[in-house]
Amino acid sequence: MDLSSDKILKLSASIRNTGVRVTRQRVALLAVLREAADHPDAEELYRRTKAIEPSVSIATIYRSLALFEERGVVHRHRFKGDSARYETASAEHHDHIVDIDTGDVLEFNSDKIEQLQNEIAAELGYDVIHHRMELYCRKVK
Amino acid sequence: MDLSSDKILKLSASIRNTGVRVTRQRVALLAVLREAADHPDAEELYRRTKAIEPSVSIATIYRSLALFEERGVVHRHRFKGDSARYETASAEHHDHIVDIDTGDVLEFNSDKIEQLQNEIAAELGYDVIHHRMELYCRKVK
DNA sequence: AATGCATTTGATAACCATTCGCAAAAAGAG
DNA sequence: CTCTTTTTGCGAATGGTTATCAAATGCATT
Repeated sequence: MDLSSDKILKLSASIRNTGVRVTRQRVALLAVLREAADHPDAEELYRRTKAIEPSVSIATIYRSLALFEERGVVHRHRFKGDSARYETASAEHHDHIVDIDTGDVLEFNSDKIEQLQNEIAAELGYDVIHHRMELYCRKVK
Repeated sequence: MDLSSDKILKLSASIRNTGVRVTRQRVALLAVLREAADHPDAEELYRRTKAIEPSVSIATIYRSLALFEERGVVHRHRFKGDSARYETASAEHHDHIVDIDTGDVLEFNSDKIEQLQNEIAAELGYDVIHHRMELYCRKVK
């Protein structure tokens, strides 16, 4: 991955906007997260970040991920069995389809389902603050 | 908890039906699970089981839970942050509402939502094998 | 550019839920 | 009761994640 000074500026601004200091490690990690199309775990993010910022440590990866999650910059998922996996927070909420055989993750969202969730919760006297929905699937043959 | 010989017989039959040996530890754990209205974690199940079968160890709790889960007798859940929590498998599948403030867990199910889930997966070329849905909620004031 | 203080980092130890290894105990078939 | 296999308890090991702490860095202020 190439980090042009232009990209670095944008990433730095994002980080500074969350109210924390801008460090080379955080810039590199955020760059990796923004570029990731999959949902990598901490170890994988460590590997990728190390490729562009060799000084980074696994501890900093975890600390920064926790930080980013607190600030709503990334989302942490705990799919079956595995360790936690991360993705950058996008504007629209979405849920996940996990391919049981390959571990691949697709995203989807359904206003209809969320509508129904709200109705169900309301009937029981609750407001839905957030939810988690994962469909564990297998390719149709 | 009292374990009448009648109850023991029924529990033993359930266990034997899954194709494993009947042991005092497994009977006691299953009794605890059947009686639990909440969704206890392994440590709590250990405590409760120990009360009626003092010889049981935490390792056996974990081993038996894994066994029961394999055989479909219990379900394991991993709600936010916490360690895994367990419940006996009931005939009908259900999903969960987790009270953010108290940790309480309610159950619900919605055929409509499951119908929609199947449609969404099908559109992407997948069959839903199983799913997980949790609504993290707060009581309406 | 140099100063000073708070924040952040790397390295490594600690943590904690869960699993493993193994010798001893118990289950179940004959 | 005996034999074989499974299961158990104990304690050590594991693996993902977090905590500790001195050294390094960010950055606001000169």
